[in-house]
Amino acid sequence: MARRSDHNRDELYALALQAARAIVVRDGYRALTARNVADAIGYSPGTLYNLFANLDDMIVHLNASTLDALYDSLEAMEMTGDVASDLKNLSGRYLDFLGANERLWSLLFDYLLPEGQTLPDWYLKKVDKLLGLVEAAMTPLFPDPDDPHRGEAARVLWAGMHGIFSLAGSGKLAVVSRDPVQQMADNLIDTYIRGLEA
Amino acid sequence: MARRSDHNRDELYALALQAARAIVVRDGYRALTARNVADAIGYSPGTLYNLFANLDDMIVHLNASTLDALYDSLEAMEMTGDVASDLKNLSGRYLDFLGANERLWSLLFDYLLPEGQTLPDWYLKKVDKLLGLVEAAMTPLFPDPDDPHRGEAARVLWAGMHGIFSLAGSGKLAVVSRDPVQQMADNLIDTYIRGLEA
DNA sequence: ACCTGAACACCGTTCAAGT
DNA sequence: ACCTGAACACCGTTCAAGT
Repeated sequence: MARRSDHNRDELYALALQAARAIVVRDGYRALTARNVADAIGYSPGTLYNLFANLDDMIVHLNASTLDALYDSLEAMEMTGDVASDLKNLSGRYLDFLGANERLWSLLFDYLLPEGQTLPDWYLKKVDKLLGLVEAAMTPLFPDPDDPHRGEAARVLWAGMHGIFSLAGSGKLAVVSRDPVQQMADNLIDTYIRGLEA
Repeated sequence: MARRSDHNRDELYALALQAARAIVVRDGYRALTARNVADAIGYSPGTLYNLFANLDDMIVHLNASTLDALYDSLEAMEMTGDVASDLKNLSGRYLDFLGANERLWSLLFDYLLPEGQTLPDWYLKKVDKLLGLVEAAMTPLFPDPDDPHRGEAARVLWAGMHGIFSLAGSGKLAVVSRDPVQQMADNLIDTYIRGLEA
Protein backbone atom coordinates (compact mmCIF):
# COMPACT_ATOMS: atom_id res chain seq x y z
CA MET A 1 0.00 0.00 0.00
CA ALA A 2 0.76 3.62 0.06
CA ARG A 3 1.52 6.34 -2.31
CA ARG A 4 1.02 5.28 -5.88
CA SER A 5 2.07 7.87 -8.32
CA ASP A 6 0.04 6.41 -11.13
CA HIS A 7 -1.98 9.61 -11.20
CA ASN A 8 -1.62 13.00 -9.65
CA ARG A 9 -4.40 14.69 -7.84
CA ASP A 10 -5.88 16.43 -10.87
CA GLU A 11 -5.87 13.30 -12.93
CA LEU A 12 -7.51 11.38 -10.13
CA TYR A 13 -10.16 14.05 -9.76
CA ALA A 14 -10.93 13.90 -13.47
CA LEU A 15 -10.98 10.09 -13.43
CA ALA A 16 -13.36 10.01 -10.50
CA LEU A 17 -15.82 12.47 -12.04
CA GLN A 18 -15.70 10.63 -15.33
CA ALA A 19 -16.41 7.33 -13.62
CA ALA A 20 -19.22 8.89 -11.59
CA ARG A 21 -20.78 10.32 -14.74
CA ALA A 22 -20.57 6.99 -16.53
CA ILE A 23 -22.23 5.21 -13.62
CA VAL A 24 -25.13 7.67 -13.53
CA VAL A 25 -25.61 7.45 -17.28
CA ARG A 26 -25.40 3.68 -17.40
CA ASP A 27 -26.98 2.52 -14.15
CA GLY A 28 -28.80 5.52 -12.73
CA TYR A 29 -27.99 7.72 -9.80
CA ARG A 30 -28.78 5.09 -7.22
CA ALA A 31 -25.73 3.18 -8.36
CA LEU A 32 -23.56 6.21 -7.67
CA THR A 33 -21.80 4.97 -4.55
CA ALA A 34 -18.31 5.59 -3.25
CA ARG A 35 -17.46 1.92 -3.64
CA ASN A 36 -18.67 1.81 -7.25
CA VAL A 37 -16.69 4.87 -8.21
CA ALA A 38 -13.59 3.60 -6.41
CA ASP A 39 -13.89 0.24 -8.16
CA ALA A 40 -14.27 1.91 -11.53
CA ILE A 41 -11.07 3.89 -11.17
CA GLY A 42 -9.12 1.14 -9.47
CA TYR A 43 -8.60 2.88 -6.15
CA SER A 44 -9.97 2.29 -2.69
CA PRO A 45 -13.00 4.16 -1.36
CA GLY A 46 -10.80 6.05 1.08
CA THR A 47 -9.00 7.75 -1.78
CA LEU A 48 -12.18 9.51 -2.86
CA TYR A 49 -12.23 11.28 0.48
CA ASN A 50 -8.90 12.71 -0.41
CA LEU A 51 -10.46 14.38 -3.44
CA PHE A 52 -13.92 15.27 -2.16
CA ALA A 53 -15.26 16.15 1.26
CA ASN A 54 -17.88 13.44 0.88
CA LEU A 55 -20.28 11.95 -1.66
CA ASP A 56 -22.51 15.03 -1.67
CA ASP A 57 -19.51 17.13 -2.54
CA MET A 58 -18.63 14.75 -5.35
CA ILE A 59 -22.15 15.02 -6.72
CA VAL A 60 -22.00 18.82 -6.57
CA HIS A 61 -18.83 18.66 -8.65
CA LEU A 62 -20.42 16.24 -11.09
CA ASN A 63 -23.41 18.55 -11.39
CA ALA A 64 -21.09 21.47 -11.96
CA SER A 65 -19.60 19.67 -14.93
CA THR A 66 -23.09 18.98 -16.29
CA LEU A 67 -23.83 22.67 -15.90
CA ASP A 68 -20.69 23.46 -17.89
CA ALA A 69 -21.70 21.07 -20.64
CA LEU A 70 -25.17 22.59 -20.77
CA TYR A 71 -23.67 26.05 -20.98
CA ASP A 72 -21.37 25.00 -23.80
CA SER A 73 -24.19 23.56 -25.84
CA LEU A 74 -26.34 26.66 -25.38
CA GLU A 75 -23.54 29.13 -25.84
CA ALA A 76 -22.73 27.72 -29.28
CA MET A 77 -25.92 29.32 -30.55
CA GLU A 78 -25.84 32.45 -32.63
CA MET A 79 -28.19 35.24 -31.63
CA THR A 80 -30.17 36.82 -34.44
CA GLY A 81 -31.65 39.70 -32.49
CA ASP A 82 -35.18 38.38 -32.90
CA VAL A 83 -35.93 37.89 -29.22
CA ALA A 84 -38.70 35.31 -29.50
CA SER A 85 -36.88 33.15 -31.99
CA ASP A 86 -33.57 33.41 -30.13
CA LEU A 87 -35.26 32.32 -26.93
CA LYS A 88 -37.05 29.47 -28.64
CA ASN A 89 -33.81 28.36 -30.15
CA LEU A 90 -32.24 28.48 -26.71
CA SER A 91 -35.02 26.43 -25.16
CA GLY A 92 -34.89 23.98 -28.04
CA ARG A 93 -31.20 23.41 -27.46
CA TYR A 94 -31.82 23.07 -23.77
CA LEU A 95 -34.43 20.43 -24.50
CA ASP A 96 -32.03 18.64 -26.83
CA PHE A 97 -29.42 18.57 -24.12
CA LEU A 98 -31.99 17.28 -21.67
CA GLY A 99 -33.08 14.51 -23.99
CA ALA A 100 -29.50 13.41 -24.48
CA ASN A 101 -28.58 13.62 -20.79
CA GLU A 102 -31.72 12.79 -18.87
CA ARG A 103 -30.16 11.12 -15.89
CA LEU A 104 -27.46 13.73 -15.46
CA TRP A 105 -30.09 16.43 -15.73
CA SER A 106 -32.25 14.83 -13.04
CA LEU A 107 -29.26 14.63 -10.78
CA LEU A 108 -28.49 18.25 -11.54
CA PHE A 109 -31.87 19.64 -10.57
CA ASP A 110 -33.51 17.06 -8.35
CA TYR A 111 -30.68 15.97 -6.15
CA LEU A 112 -31.39 17.09 -2.64
CA LEU A 113 -28.49 18.23 -0.54
CA PRO A 114 -28.73 17.51 3.17
CA GLU A 115 -30.93 20.03 4.97
CA GLY A 116 -29.26 23.30 5.67
CA GLN A 117 -26.46 22.75 3.20
CA THR A 118 -26.21 25.40 0.52
CA LEU A 119 -24.54 25.34 -2.86
CA PRO A 120 -21.08 26.88 -3.03
CA ASP A 121 -20.54 30.26 -4.65
CA TRP A 122 -18.49 28.98 -7.56
CA TYR A 123 -21.43 26.71 -8.38
CA LEU A 124 -23.99 29.50 -8.29
CA LYS A 125 -21.80 31.48 -10.65
CA LYS A 126 -22.26 28.76 -13.24
CA VAL A 127 -26.01 29.03 -12.83
CA ASP A 128 -25.71 32.77 -13.29
CA LYS A 129 -23.74 32.28 -16.47
CA LEU A 130 -26.62 30.31 -17.94
CA LEU A 131 -28.99 33.04 -16.90
CA GLY A 132 -26.68 35.42 -18.73
CA LEU A 133 -27.51 33.72 -22.02
CA VAL A 134 -31.20 34.35 -21.49
CA GLU A 135 -30.47 37.94 -20.56
CA ALA A 136 -28.39 38.38 -23.67
CA ALA A 137 -31.22 37.09 -25.84
CA MET A 138 -33.56 39.61 -24.23
CA THR A 139 -31.33 42.62 -24.69
CA PRO A 140 -33.28 44.05 -27.65
CA LEU A 141 -36.30 44.42 -25.39
CA PHE A 142 -34.33 46.24 -22.69
CA PRO A 143 -31.78 48.39 -24.48
CA ASP A 144 -30.72 50.19 -21.32
CA PRO A 145 -28.00 47.91 -19.90
CA ASP A 146 -28.80 49.05 -16.36
CA ASP A 147 -32.50 48.39 -16.59
CA PRO A 148 -33.21 46.03 -13.69
CA HIS A 149 -36.29 44.72 -15.48
CA ARG A 150 -34.11 42.82 -17.90
CA GLY A 151 -32.59 40.72 -15.13
CA GLU A 152 -35.94 40.02 -13.61
CA ALA A 153 -37.57 39.13 -16.92
CA ALA A 154 -34.69 36.79 -17.74
CA ARG A 155 -35.00 35.08 -14.37
CA VAL A 156 -38.74 34.68 -14.65
CA LEU A 157 -38.48 33.22 -18.13
CA TRP A 158 -35.57 30.97 -17.25
CA ALA A 159 -37.35 29.67 -14.18
CA GLY A 160 -40.51 29.19 -16.20
CA MET A 161 -38.73 27.10 -18.79
CA HIS A 162 -37.11 25.15 -16.03
CA GLY A 163 -40.51 24.47 -14.47
CA ILE A 164 -41.93 23.16 -17.71
CA PHE A 165 -38.96 20.87 -18.32
CA SER A 166 -38.88 19.78 -14.74
CA LEU A 167 -42.54 18.86 -14.38
CA ALA A 168 -42.61 17.24 -17.81
CA GLY A 169 -39.43 15.31 -17.08
CA SER A 170 -40.78 13.84 -13.90
CA GLY A 171 -44.00 12.91 -15.65
CA LYS A 172 -46.17 15.35 -13.74
CA LEU A 173 -47.67 17.20 -16.68
CA ALA A 174 -49.55 14.37 -18.33
CA VAL A 175 -47.21 14.91 -21.22
CA VAL A 176 -45.67 11.90 -22.81
CA SER A 177 -43.93 12.82 -25.99
CA ARG A 178 -41.43 15.62 -26.42
CA ASP A 179 -43.35 17.75 -28.86
CA PRO A 180 -45.87 19.26 -26.44
CA VAL A 181 -43.05 20.20 -24.09
CA GLN A 182 -41.40 22.27 -26.76
CA GLN A 183 -44.79 23.68 -27.58
CA MET A 184 -45.39 24.73 -23.98
CA ALA A 185 -41.99 26.37 -23.81
CA ASP A 186 -42.77 28.24 -27.02
CA ASN A 187 -46.13 29.25 -25.63
CA LEU A 188 -44.46 30.63 -22.51
CA ILE A 189 -41.88 32.54 -24.52
CA ASP A 190 -44.29 33.98 -27.07
CA THR A 191 -46.91 34.96 -24.55
CA TYR A 192 -44.50 36.38 -22.00
CA ILE A 193 -42.76 38.49 -24.62
CA ARG A 194 -46.04 39.71 -26.01
CA GLY A 195 -46.90 40.70 -22.46
CA LEU A 196 -43.64 42.61 -22.11
CA GLU A 197 -44.26 44.48 -25.33
CA ALA A 198 -47.91 45.28 -24.54
CA MET B 1 -44.48 -12.60 18.45
CA ALA B 2 -47.15 -12.55 15.87
CA ARG B 3 -50.41 -10.92 15.15
CA ARG B 4 -51.00 -7.95 17.39
CA SER B 5 -54.38 -6.48 16.98
CA ASP B 6 -53.38 -3.18 18.49
CA HIS B 7 -54.12 -1.56 15.17
CA ASN B 8 -55.80 -2.65 12.00
CA ARG B 9 -54.28 -2.15 8.64
CA ASP B 10 -55.74 1.30 8.02
CA GLU B 11 -54.68 2.59 11.39
CA LEU B 12 -51.20 1.25 10.87
CA TYR B 13 -51.01 2.89 7.46
CA ALA B 14 -52.05 6.21 8.95
CA LEU B 15 -49.62 5.85 11.84
CA ALA B 16 -46.75 5.07 9.52
CA LEU B 17 -47.37 8.05 7.23
CA GLN B 18 -47.76 10.33 10.21
CA ALA B 19 -44.48 9.12 11.68
CA ALA B 20 -42.76 9.48 8.31
CA ARG B 21 -44.04 13.02 7.96
CA ALA B 22 -42.87 13.94 11.45
CA ILE B 23 -39.41 12.55 10.76
CA VAL B 24 -39.04 14.54 7.54
CA VAL B 25 -40.24 17.72 9.22
CA ARG B 26 -38.07 17.30 12.28
CA ASP B 27 -34.89 15.67 10.99
CA GLY B 28 -34.97 16.00 7.21
CA TYR B 29 -35.58 13.45 4.53
CA ARG B 30 -32.29 11.68 5.05
CA ALA B 31 -33.57 10.47 8.38
CA LEU B 32 -36.55 8.88 6.68
CA THR B 33 -35.53 5.24 6.98
CA ALA B 34 -37.59 2.12 7.45
CA ARG B 35 -36.01 1.52 10.84
CA ASN B 36 -36.75 5.04 12.04
CA VAL B 37 -40.37 4.87 10.98
CA ALA B 38 -40.77 1.42 12.50
CA ASP B 39 -39.24 2.62 15.78
CA ALA B 40 -41.53 5.63 15.85
CA ILE B 41 -44.67 3.54 15.57
CA GLY B 42 -43.47 0.71 17.78
CA TYR B 43 -43.41 -1.98 15.14
CA SER B 44 -40.64 -3.87 13.43
CA PRO B 45 -39.27 -2.80 10.04
CA GLY B 46 -40.79 -5.87 8.43
CA THR B 47 -44.28 -4.64 9.21
CA LEU B 48 -43.81 -1.64 6.94
CA TYR B 49 -43.41 -4.01 4.02
CA ASN B 50 -46.84 -5.26 4.79
CA LEU B 51 -48.22 -1.77 4.20
CA PHE B 52 -46.00 -0.51 1.40
CA ALA B 53 -44.19 -2.21 -1.43
CA ASN B 54 -40.98 -0.55 -0.33
CA LEU B 55 -39.62 2.76 0.92
CA ASP B 56 -40.13 4.49 -2.42
CA ASP B 57 -43.75 3.49 -2.34
CA MET B 58 -44.06 4.87 1.18
CA ILE B 59 -42.57 8.16 0.04
CA VAL B 60 -44.98 8.35 -2.89
CA HIS B 61 -47.84 7.94 -0.42
CA LEU B 62 -46.37 10.58 1.87
CA ASN B 63 -46.02 12.92 -1.10
CA ALA B 64 -49.61 12.21 -2.05
CA SER B 65 -50.74 13.38 1.35
CA THR B 66 -48.66 16.54 0.98
CA LEU B 67 -50.33 17.09 -2.38
CA ASP B 68 -53.72 16.74 -0.70
CA ALA B 69 -52.76 19.26 1.97
CA LEU B 70 -51.55 21.68 -0.67
CA TYR B 71 -54.78 21.28 -2.59
CA ASP B 72 -56.84 21.90 0.53
CA SER B 73 -55.01 25.09 1.35
CA LEU B 74 -55.37 26.41 -2.20
CA GLU B 75 -58.92 25.27 -2.66
CA ALA B 76 -60.07 27.28 0.36
CA MET B 77 -59.57 30.42 -1.69
CA GLU B 78 -62.49 32.30 -3.11
CA MET B 79 -62.28 33.30 -6.76
CA THR B 80 -63.21 36.89 -7.54
CA GLY B 81 -63.23 36.62 -11.30
CA ASP B 82 -60.28 38.98 -11.64
CA VAL B 83 -57.89 36.57 -13.30
CA ALA B 84 -54.61 38.25 -12.39
CA SER B 85 -55.52 38.80 -8.79
CA ASP B 86 -57.00 35.32 -8.38
CA LEU B 87 -53.84 33.78 -9.77
CA LYS B 88 -51.63 35.93 -7.55
CA ASN B 89 -53.70 34.94 -4.59
CA LEU B 90 -53.27 31.32 -5.58
CA SER B 91 -49.52 31.65 -5.94
CA GLY B 92 -49.33 33.54 -2.65
CA ARG B 93 -51.11 30.71 -0.87
CA TYR B 94 -48.87 28.23 -2.57
CA LEU B 95 -45.86 30.14 -1.34
CA ASP B 96 -47.30 30.25 2.16
CA PHE B 97 -47.73 26.52 2.11
CA LEU B 98 -44.22 26.10 0.85
CA GLY B 99 -42.79 28.28 3.58
CA ALA B 100 -44.62 26.31 6.22
CA ASN B 101 -43.72 22.90 4.77
CA GLU B 102 -40.35 23.31 3.15
CA ARG B 103 -39.00 19.85 3.75
CA LEU B 104 -42.18 18.11 2.72
CA TRP B 105 -42.30 20.24 -0.39
CA SER B 106 -38.72 19.35 -1.33
CA LEU B 107 -39.53 15.72 -0.91
CA LEU B 108 -42.63 16.20 -3.02
CA PHE B 109 -40.89 17.70 -6.00
CA ASP B 110 -37.26 16.75 -5.76
CA TYR B 111 -37.43 13.16 -4.69
CA LEU B 112 -36.12 11.01 -7.49
CA LEU B 113 -37.79 7.69 -8.07
CA PRO B 114 -35.55 4.90 -9.30
CA GLU B 115 -34.93 5.13 -13.03
CA GLY B 116 -37.75 3.89 -15.16
CA GLN B 117 -40.29 3.99 -12.38
CA THR B 118 -43.29 6.19 -13.08
CA LEU B 119 -45.81 7.75 -10.75
CA PRO B 120 -49.09 5.87 -10.33
CA ASP B 121 -52.25 7.14 -11.97
CA TRP B 122 -54.06 7.97 -8.75
CA TYR B 123 -51.10 10.21 -7.91
CA LEU B 124 -51.15 12.03 -11.23
CA LYS B 125 -54.84 12.69 -10.72
CA LYS B 126 -53.98 14.69 -7.62
CA VAL B 127 -51.55 16.77 -9.66
CA ASP B 128 -54.30 17.33 -12.21
CA LYS B 129 -56.66 18.48 -9.51
CA LEU B 130 -54.21 21.22 -8.56
CA LEU B 131 -53.94 22.20 -12.18
CA GLY B 132 -57.73 22.42 -12.18
CA LEU B 133 -57.55 25.29 -9.71
CA VAL B 134 -55.35 27.26 -12.06
CA GLU B 135 -57.65 26.48 -14.93
CA ALA B 136 -60.65 27.62 -12.92
CA ALA B 137 -58.95 30.93 -12.18
CA MET B 138 -58.32 31.43 -15.88
CA THR B 139 -61.85 30.70 -17.01
CA PRO B 140 -62.78 34.35 -17.61
CA LEU B 141 -60.06 34.54 -20.25
CA PHE B 142 -61.30 31.44 -22.06
CA PRO B 143 -65.08 31.46 -21.78
CA ASP B 144 -65.51 28.55 -24.17
CA PRO B 145 -65.24 25.50 -21.88
CA ASP B 146 -63.87 23.38 -24.72
CA ASP B 147 -61.15 25.80 -25.73
CA PRO B 148 -57.95 23.75 -25.55
CA HIS B 149 -55.94 26.92 -25.06
CA ARG B 150 -57.19 27.22 -21.52
CA GLY B 151 -55.67 23.92 -20.51
CA GLU B 152 -52.39 24.75 -22.14
CA ALA B 153 -52.24 28.23 -20.64
CA ALA B 154 -52.98 26.81 -17.19
CA ARG B 155 -50.24 24.22 -17.56
CA VAL B 156 -47.70 26.74 -18.75
CA LEU B 157 -48.46 29.11 -15.92
CA TRP B 158 -48.55 26.39 -13.30
CA ALA B 159 -45.25 24.97 -14.50
CA GLY B 160 -43.79 28.46 -14.58
CA MET B 161 -44.76 29.13 -10.99
CA HIS B 162 -43.37 25.78 -10.05
CA GLY B 163 -40.08 26.63 -11.74
CA ILE B 164 -39.75 29.88 -9.85
CA PHE B 165 -40.49 28.25 -6.51
CA SER B 166 -38.30 25.31 -7.28
CA LEU B 167 -35.20 27.23 -8.33
CA ALA B 168 -35.65 29.75 -5.54
CA GLY B 169 -36.18 27.00 -2.99
CA SER B 170 -32.99 25.23 -3.91
CA GLY B 171 -31.09 28.50 -3.79
CA LYS B 172 -30.39 28.65 -7.50
CA LEU B 173 -31.86 32.04 -8.24
CA ALA B 174 -29.61 34.21 -6.09
CA VAL B 175 -32.73 34.99 -4.16
CA VAL B 176 -32.54 34.91 -0.42
CA SER B 177 -35.63 36.39 1.09
CA ARG B 178 -39.19 35.48 0.21
CA ASP B 179 -40.33 38.80 -1.15
CA PRO B 180 -38.59 38.67 -4.53
CA VAL B 181 -39.96 35.19 -5.12
CA GLN B 182 -43.50 36.43 -4.76
CA GLN B 183 -42.54 39.34 -6.95
CA MET B 184 -41.25 37.05 -9.68
CA ALA B 185 -44.40 34.97 -9.54
CA ASP B 186 -46.47 38.13 -9.84
CA ASN B 187 -44.33 39.28 -12.74
CA LEU B 188 -44.90 35.97 -14.51
CA ILE B 189 -48.64 36.10 -13.92
CA ASP B 190 -49.10 39.73 -14.92
CA THR B 191 -46.93 39.53 -17.98
CA TYR B 192 -48.26 36.21 -19.19
CA ILE B 193 -51.84 37.37 -18.85
CA ARG B 194 -51.10 40.62 -20.58
CA GLY B 195 -49.62 38.52 -23.36
CA LEU B 196 -52.76 36.42 -23.58
CA GLU B 197 -54.93 39.49 -23.80
CA ALA B 198 -52.76 41.24 -26.37
C1' DA C 1 2.34 12.46 1.27
C1' DC C 2 -0.69 9.32 -0.32
C1' DC C 3 -3.27 5.10 -0.33
C1' DT C 4 -5.19 0.93 1.68
C1' DG C 5 -8.48 -1.93 3.74
C1' DA C 6 -10.56 -3.08 7.75
C1' DA C 7 -13.81 -1.32 10.86
C1' DC C 8 -17.95 1.21 12.55
C1' DA C 9 -22.45 2.35 12.41
C1' DC C 10 -25.61 2.32 9.58
C1' DC C 11 -28.92 1.08 5.29
C1' DG C 12 -33.33 -1.62 2.43
C1' DT C 13 -35.38 -5.83 2.16
C1' DT C 14 -36.53 -10.75 2.93
C1' DC C 15 -38.31 -14.55 5.24
C1' DA C 16 -38.38 -18.52 8.55
C1' DA C 17 -40.32 -18.83 12.75
C1' DG C 18 -43.57 -17.79 15.94
C1' DT C 19 -48.59 -16.98 17.82
C1' DA D 1 -53.16 -13.64 9.22
C1' DC D 2 -49.96 -10.82 11.03
C1' DC D 3 -45.65 -9.58 13.13
C1' DT D 4 -40.90 -10.34 14.59
C1' DG D 5 -36.08 -10.15 14.41
C1' DA D 6 -32.24 -12.08 12.56
C1' DA D 7 -29.89 -12.29 8.32
C1' DC D 8 -28.09 -10.74 3.77
C1' DA D 9 -25.98 -7.70 0.99
C1' DC D 10 -25.17 -3.55 0.89
C1' DC D 11 -24.18 1.72 2.37
C1' DG D 12 -20.89 6.42 3.80
C1' DT D 13 -17.06 7.52 6.28
C1' DT D 14 -12.89 7.16 9.22
C1' DC D 15 -8.35 6.12 10.30
C1' DA D 16 -4.36 3.23 11.84
C1' DA D 17 -1.05 1.20 9.30
C1' DG D 18 1.81 0.86 5.62
C1' DT D 19 5.34 2.69 1.94
